[in-house]
Amino acid sequence: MPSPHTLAETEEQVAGKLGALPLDFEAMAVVSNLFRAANATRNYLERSVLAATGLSWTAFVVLWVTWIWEPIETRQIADEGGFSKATLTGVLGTLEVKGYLKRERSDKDGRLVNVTMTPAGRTLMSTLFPTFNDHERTITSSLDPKRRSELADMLRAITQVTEGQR
Amino acid sequence: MPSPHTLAETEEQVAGKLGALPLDFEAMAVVSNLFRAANATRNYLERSVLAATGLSWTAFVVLWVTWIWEPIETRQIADEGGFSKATLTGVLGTLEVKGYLKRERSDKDGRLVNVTMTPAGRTLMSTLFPTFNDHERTITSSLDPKRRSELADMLRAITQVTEGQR
DNA sequence: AGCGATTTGTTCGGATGCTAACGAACTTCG
DNA sequence: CGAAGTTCGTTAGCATCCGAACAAATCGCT
Repeated sequence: MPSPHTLAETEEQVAGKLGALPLDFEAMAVVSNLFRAANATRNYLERSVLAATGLSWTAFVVLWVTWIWEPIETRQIADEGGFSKATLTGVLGTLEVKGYLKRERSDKDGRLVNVTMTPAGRTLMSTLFPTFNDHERTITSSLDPKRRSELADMLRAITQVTEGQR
Repeated sequence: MPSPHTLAETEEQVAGKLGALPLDFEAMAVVSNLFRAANATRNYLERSVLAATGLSWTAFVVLWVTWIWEPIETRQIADEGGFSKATLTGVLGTLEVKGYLKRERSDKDGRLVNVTMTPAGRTLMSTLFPTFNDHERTITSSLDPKRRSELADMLRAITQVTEGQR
């Protein structure tokens, strides 16, 4: 996502458009860079890790959550992953056909569906996730450990504000 | 995007899955929280600001970039906004029909299309953007000014690493 | 000048993800 | 019990966005 204009140039232009209006440029920069970083990171991970596996981003998240917490109910997967249950239905179908996980109706509650990994799914994740994490490390490599932890904290704070007001 | 499990619980589970493998949990936390924060922020802004206008997120970005830099070539809009030119074609069509901007073939280069705002488009943005910025301020309100600026810097650093390696 | 290579915006087909509506299963409470 | 309400996963319909292929325009090289 290349950007021909620097932030300073953009601010100058905005100031020209809105005159003396009291805008918060710092907040603007945070939000703008948040999306830029998230998109760039997702594209990077999709190309460097996921492309070879044929997994979509969401499919990988589903696989990851299931791998960590199995056996797990589908509604929990949707919660952890942050997408709708309708989306999950489709992705679970795909992953089941590919043989990475399987669904089973719950004995205790006929509405629920429990999801578990297949051996093939576990094999895949046990090699795929370390690779993934290695690239995550690369992504944050320009920040020293202290700043890395601060960054995670601040992102959590933003999530809390925006998720709280729903 | 509620998450029933804390990061610490997740780390514990992952450690159980991968044993003594040297994983970088800090990097994992940064990436995970990056997506969570970006999604939550986008949802928040779509509901609190954009829903009333009937604009999609992408449409708003296109409008904003055009507003700031008009007259502007379409390829520049795609660059600044970070989406494909195929996506841009459709969004530009919608915004042109709604009367917020207009396209004109370039005199100098017959392949290029220049985009300018209509008066209606400028009127919209001159009230919409201050509202938008006000919510951006809310989003970052839990961070003091110094940390806000550090956050923007760190996000920029991440973008640079991930965009550079394409 | 002329012809192949490149660039640009558009079109097309496909993938993805969401909301709303639904049926099935469970819970609540009279 | 049993009827009303709730919760769950699925389905259907819709909007969004992208990559690949394409036509038109321009550029570059001889």
